[in-house]
Amino acid sequence: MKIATWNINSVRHRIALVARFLREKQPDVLCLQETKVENGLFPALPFHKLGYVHQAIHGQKAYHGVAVVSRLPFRKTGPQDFCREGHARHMGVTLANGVELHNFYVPAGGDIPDPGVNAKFDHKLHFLRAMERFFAKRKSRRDPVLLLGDLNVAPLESDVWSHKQLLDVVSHTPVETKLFGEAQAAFDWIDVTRRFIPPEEKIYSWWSYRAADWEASDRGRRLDHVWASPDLAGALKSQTIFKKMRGWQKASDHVPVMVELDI
DNA sequence: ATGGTCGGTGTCCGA
Repeated sequence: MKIATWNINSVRHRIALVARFLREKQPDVLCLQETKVENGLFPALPFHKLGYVHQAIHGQKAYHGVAVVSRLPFRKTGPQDFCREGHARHMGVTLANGVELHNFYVPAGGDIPDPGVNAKFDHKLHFLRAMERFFAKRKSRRDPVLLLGDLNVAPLESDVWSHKQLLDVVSHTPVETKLFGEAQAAFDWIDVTRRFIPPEEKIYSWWSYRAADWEASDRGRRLDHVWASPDLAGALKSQTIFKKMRGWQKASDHVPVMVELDI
């Protein structure tokens, strides 16, 4: 089974790109973030035509929005949403094979890393704590669970182009990486990318639109993650971050991350 | 040191 996550930055604007990705890489399930579309206007048909007939969408007008499109049927959809502010930032589904997926779009958090003066940063910290609590509460249940999405935190030094220069930049500040680590520990989540790539090795999933040449400067961050519950450890076969797709015409600033499981 | 670019409820907001 192959499951991918991608912050697509408008699913309508990038529908041709996502179709190409699905045709070339053939994931069974794709979790999208930043769809930027309300449910009634979600482009269901192109996904349907490509075989992704099972769709769990949770969007809103213009901002945020998550969706799960799948070739495998759902046993259940929901729960939905963690967000204090009522944004569409989470969608849960359980696949027919029993694997539970949680698709997340964690708030970016604005520019100033001070919750006292920046409400968006305060919201981000609150959201990370809520994620921790949600899974800590059900730690005794040992079913196969995957948490995927744009978590908007680059936790390790090797997840950013310059650890020193980003210590006071939202996404890599100590308060965020600490909460991120606590959320990860609360459910004994496995960081699937780092299961396959050693922590010394730099790897990114996002490159800013503002760079004159994203590839030459390579000032990236690893903001997109796949976490697996401990009982899935033996089933993990591979992970891929599709860096090349950052160079496609009309690219998103994020590239997809895909994991392969033997289930 | 600064400002750089995207997409959408477009002449601002959020990223």
